[in-house]
Amino acid sequence: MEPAGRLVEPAGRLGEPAGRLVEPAHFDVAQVLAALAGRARSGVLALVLVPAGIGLAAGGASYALVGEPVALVAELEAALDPRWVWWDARATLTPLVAGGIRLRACWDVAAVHRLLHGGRRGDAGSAWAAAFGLSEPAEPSAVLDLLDLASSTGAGPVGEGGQLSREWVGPWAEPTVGRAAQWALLCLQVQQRQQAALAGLPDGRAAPTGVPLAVLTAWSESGAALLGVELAADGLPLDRSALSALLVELIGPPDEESVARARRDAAVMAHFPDTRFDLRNPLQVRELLVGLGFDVPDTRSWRLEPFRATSPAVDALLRWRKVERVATTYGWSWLARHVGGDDRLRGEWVSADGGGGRMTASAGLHNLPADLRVAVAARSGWALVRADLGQVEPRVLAAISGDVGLAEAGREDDMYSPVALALGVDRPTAKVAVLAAMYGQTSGPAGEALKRMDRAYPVAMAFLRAAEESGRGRRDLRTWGGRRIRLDFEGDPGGRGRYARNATVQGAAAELFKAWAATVRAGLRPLGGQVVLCLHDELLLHVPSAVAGDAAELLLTALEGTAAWWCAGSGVRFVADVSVVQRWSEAKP
DNA sequence: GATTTCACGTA
DNA sequence: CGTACGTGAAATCC
Repeated sequence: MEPAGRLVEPAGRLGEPAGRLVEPAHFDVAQVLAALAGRARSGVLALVLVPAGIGLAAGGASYALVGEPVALVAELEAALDPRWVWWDARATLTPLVAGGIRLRACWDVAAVHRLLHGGRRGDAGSAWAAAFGLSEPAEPSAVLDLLDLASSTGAGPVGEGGQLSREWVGPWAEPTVGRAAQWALLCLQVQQRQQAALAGLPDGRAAPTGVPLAVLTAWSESGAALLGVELAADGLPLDRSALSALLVELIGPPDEESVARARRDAAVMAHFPDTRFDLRNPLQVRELLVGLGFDVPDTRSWRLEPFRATSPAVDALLRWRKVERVATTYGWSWLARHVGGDDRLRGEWVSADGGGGRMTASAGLHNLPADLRVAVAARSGWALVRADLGQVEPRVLAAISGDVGLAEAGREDDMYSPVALALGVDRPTAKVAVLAAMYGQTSGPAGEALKRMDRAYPVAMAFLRAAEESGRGRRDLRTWGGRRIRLDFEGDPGGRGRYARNATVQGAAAELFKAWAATVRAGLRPLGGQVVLCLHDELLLHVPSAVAGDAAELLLTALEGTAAWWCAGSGVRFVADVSVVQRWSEAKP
């Protein structure tokens, strides 16, 4: 074997997109560890996986390691404990998580790219272009097309105009470890530019920790991307027999579904003798209701709700709708598709979606009907530990707007009580007024209370109005943590204004939540537990029963620790309700 | 066959 | 005329 001790420096200096990169020599783990000793320990280390090994980059040098990727990464994690830098968590981390690896920290270039620039795209070409101030390239295609060939120079990864070569990075590219090493170096260049851009953003906190808030946000957004891959792999533990029993009761056994469906339909049709219509056709249902004297514009349940007390037919229809929802969306086929043989419900996770940057999940993980929560259960010898943030959005508003009065209310366990006092209204009215302000409601019963909000909390209200004006005027916003909210889309100004008003608060709340979740994930490792569900303001943990108390404690200390850097000096307190249960349904709603 | 509308579940 | 999301059935548009 050739002595492979020479570190290969890129021909182009870091930060220059058009540099020609030299194919690196191959290294072994010991050589890499020796080279990185002191430099990459708890520092950043870029990683690209290929079937034959891994590519690494740190400090301007790249390394190509041949071997089993899972074993190589595990060894490096143990020795260096780095912050892994990768293009995209799902692509890079999924095989590692499947191999049983749990990494401590990462920098997800795709997640940070969306944080900095907004939009949905997170592909390497888009992140690269944004990092170097180039125009956004066309979307990558699944098959090699003329555009890909045109962008290729045949030589290296950086093509004409400084853009990443589509041919070079595409799925058809030859996945050698040499290429992986070069691609890792490009990834590292993007990471460095992203970090510099984040550090340049305004930081609204009164007492910074030394690391800019936007960089901390990048860490926790990356942590959420990492957690999303683990959530997809681990799944939500279910009690299959409890779920089956519930489904049999509601929609009948799997081999008699059509019988049960006909029976349900007949129960409603009996209220409409001598009438032929399709229960599942809203237009026909509306016609029928109009015929009965209910002049409704549509047949949504909240609109029909007022009539169910006086009309048995409406009542039957609404009850039918509820069961029909379970039958169509959460029935036997849903169970077969999304629940594994290990009784885990699995879906795909997106760590920051939409304008608000909330986490989203498929497979019904985020809209499981409350009736089915009894089937979400810890396995024997384990417990579920549930925590939800109390009044998180008004507290976030108090913190990010800098409204001293509202922040003072945010010191209380129940912040609506002092708000009610300040407004001179009862608590339910105060709650409606605060929510109406954040969501952009302008009319209705909250109208008078909103005027009082203006007098009592002028800074918070001005903050919300400024966000609304930005939305109306199509001026992009940034959340507290630095997430860009794009407001350049079409639509009526009023709608865009409400969207912007809400996105600043909801987006900041999502950032706080993810920072909390990432901290809890880290603290959970020595306890041997897992985060199994993230639900906007709620965390569900699955832990060995013996450490359930420790996990409950962790949820609270992690929240305190997170709030301390997230809104230092604001005086706002964040509170969580924590309970240890066997079934999700046992936790109070 | 792909896209839109209606409806409803969660926060 | 409060916001966000995912999902499915039917209607609608090619």
